[in-house]
Amino acid sequence: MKGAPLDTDNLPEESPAERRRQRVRSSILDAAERVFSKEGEAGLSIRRLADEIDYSPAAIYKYFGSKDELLDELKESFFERLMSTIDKASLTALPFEARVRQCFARYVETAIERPHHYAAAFSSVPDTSAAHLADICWEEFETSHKGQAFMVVVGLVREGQEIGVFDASFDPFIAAKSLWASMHGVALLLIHLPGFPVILPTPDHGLNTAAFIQFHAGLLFRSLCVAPSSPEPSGHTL
Amino acid sequence: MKGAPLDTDNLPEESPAERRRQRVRSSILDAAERVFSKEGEAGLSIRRLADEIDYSPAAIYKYFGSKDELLDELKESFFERLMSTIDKASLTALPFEARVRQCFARYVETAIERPHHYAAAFSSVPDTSAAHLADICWEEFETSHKGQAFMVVVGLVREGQEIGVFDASFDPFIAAKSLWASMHGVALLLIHLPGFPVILPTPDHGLNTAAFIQFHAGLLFRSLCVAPSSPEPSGHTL
DNA sequence: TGGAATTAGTGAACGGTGTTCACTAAATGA
DNA sequence: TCATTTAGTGAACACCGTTCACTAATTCCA
Repeated sequence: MKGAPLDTDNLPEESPAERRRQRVRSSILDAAERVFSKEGEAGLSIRRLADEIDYSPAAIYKYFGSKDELLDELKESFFERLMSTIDKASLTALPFEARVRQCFARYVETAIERPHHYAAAFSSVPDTSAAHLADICWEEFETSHKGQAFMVVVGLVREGQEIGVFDASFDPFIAAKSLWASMHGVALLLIHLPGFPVILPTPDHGLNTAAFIQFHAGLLFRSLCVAPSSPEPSGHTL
Repeated sequence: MKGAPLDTDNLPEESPAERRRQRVRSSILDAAERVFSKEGEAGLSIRRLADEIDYSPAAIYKYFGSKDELLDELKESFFERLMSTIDKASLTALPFEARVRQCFARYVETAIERPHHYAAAFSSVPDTSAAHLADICWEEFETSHKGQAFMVVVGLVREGQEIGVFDASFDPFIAAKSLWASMHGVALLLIHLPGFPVILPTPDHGLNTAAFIQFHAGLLFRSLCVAPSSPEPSGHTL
């Protein structure tokens, strides 16, 4: 299929036709990104997308097999950004604890920056019927962006154990899963319950979002330490 | 409106007509619950519901203002169960740490028992445009089931501080929010990523779901302690 | 350059969705 | 018994994702 010049594998200038095709494709994705960022899946319809780029609805199906396929691409590119964010944060020259906090904060901040993307990426509920324990293999997960981000966390746990601040008896993979779950929970609660860090009986109990993220990061860090460094994981009196 | 006998406020035997009405209403809710539990929002359509109870689609609108209203009722009654679950767990006669673990485990277990309900209850993404910091007040939250469950957690933190096992310098409300976020994250990751506790590079690193929940609960408990009781928060070597 | 073959793009349709509304028929209240 | 309220309906509206025969433009090759 398409036995064109098979040497140029992914060059930007393939052919005028191909470039035009990519331009239209991008314009679809751009429009989709624009709408989805603002209104989420509810506001994103093929017809509206077609309207926005002045094509007929059917045209979109020459570029994407289905709406889901298009959406997957949006989510995927978001997760790539999320991954690189946490990856970069883990490579800074900061001292260990600050680096961990940075990773945590960047992850959550990036997630709530595009709430629809993050929420949609964890929205499908697989049916619990069949025995699908085996159908998710490690290789598959490891190569995904989620998997890469997860490995960054594993690396941080290992590093903490090597320098003696984290308890060495934790399995770094299992500990990383706990950390990830915690980050995930904070991100989603911030997304779905606006004012979650603020909502408290007396106003002075409230924290702003950034402060709450830091508080939670401190708690998480503390939970892995051999002995809690300082009893106050920052900012819990403001 | 409806100036009927205004003394009998909520008695089960109101009138034959009223009872018939409630029966039909329940049959709608039952069918909805049945379908929703199995297939979630995707499988639940007004027309299918009408089909299932042998009425016309329009009939349902004599009982519920909209599909969302119907769905809200499903979610609400689920959250009532979830609330009572955690409430009961917090009132057992177990020693403190076991009680905390029990609350945590029951919450997550109940959540993943009905994954569609739990996930749907946290699915709306409010638009981040306006300044709606003030539109969520504490009273409103406190009287909701979420709020009640939250207060149980606050109570546990306070108890831990009073008996001296939790660091007293934590604000119990903020700490409870962190705990809640963590529980939430574990529940949702278990829902959306089947095999999440298992997925690891070598098979012997994996935990089953219950074991992972316990591990995470241990970590959380540890994070609030004045000093980590024991370096192994249970089951992390399996 | 001319003709064949591929491709981009379209309009109309299909089956689905939530919701409304004028309408009938039955139950209720006086 | 008769007026009034109510339960329930069928048809329609405006959307949705998707398909398909079709045209028009482009590309390829002789």
